[in-house]
Amino acid sequence: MAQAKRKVDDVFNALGDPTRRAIVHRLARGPLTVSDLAGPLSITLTGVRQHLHVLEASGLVRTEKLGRARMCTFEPKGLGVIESWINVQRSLWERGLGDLRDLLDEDD
Amino acid sequence: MAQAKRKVDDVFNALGDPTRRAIVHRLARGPLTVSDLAGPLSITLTGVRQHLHVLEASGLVRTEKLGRARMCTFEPKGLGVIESWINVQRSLWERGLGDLRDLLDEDD
DNA sequence: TCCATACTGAAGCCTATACTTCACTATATA
DNA sequence: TATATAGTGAAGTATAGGCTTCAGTATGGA
Repeated sequence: MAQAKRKVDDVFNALGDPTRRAIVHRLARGPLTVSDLAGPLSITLTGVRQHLHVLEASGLVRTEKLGRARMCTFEPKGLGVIESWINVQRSLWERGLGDLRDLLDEDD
Repeated sequence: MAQAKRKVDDVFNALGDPTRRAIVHRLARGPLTVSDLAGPLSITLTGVRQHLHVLEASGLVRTEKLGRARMCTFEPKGLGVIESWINVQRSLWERGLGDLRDLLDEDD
């Protein structure tokens, strides 16, 4: 549970940054190296690497070293974490609406 | 389109902060005033108000002044923005897997 | 009318973090 | 082997933003 909460923190934190969202968006089209990612972003390799650390920790991206390059792969499962958070908030809200309906019914 | 992108930025930015996620979570159970929200968070009213500004701008929360109190209401529609972002990334990824499958088929 | 409550706005503080530079290692290629 | 390519790690900078204080305004209740 506390474990799950930390995951939610990590994923929202990871996607809270626009550069990291751009990285995820590009990786969703297919795996890329660190240099591939750095090009259009106009930030240094080191900068990209730092973002990748955050994305890896969140489970949204997996990377592996291939020769002298590092290949970065999108991990769609990682998105499930925030999807379920969303569903929790929604169902809490719906339940509230249900309670309200009950209350109105009592007035009949 | 650029409009939509700004919305995505706003919502992810809003939910990127753990305190704001806690606020949304409490509001999902039902509307609360600024003071109600401040209590358990152990931050000042001013602090809460600042978070509320961000949440209002993102469309996740609506507020209205009732007498001397400000009532804050969760706006579940706001979550749709990131839900569709998620779906875009997923379908891009699926399409990539499809292309890969086509490539393997050619080998037959 | 007087006092407490609920909030607001401006201003400043202070930490987290996005980003850089630089010196370095490891791998590929001519 | 020599050179270029790809990435790494440590360290520093600089800005954004989360939070506070404080001095207000507006509303509600005794």
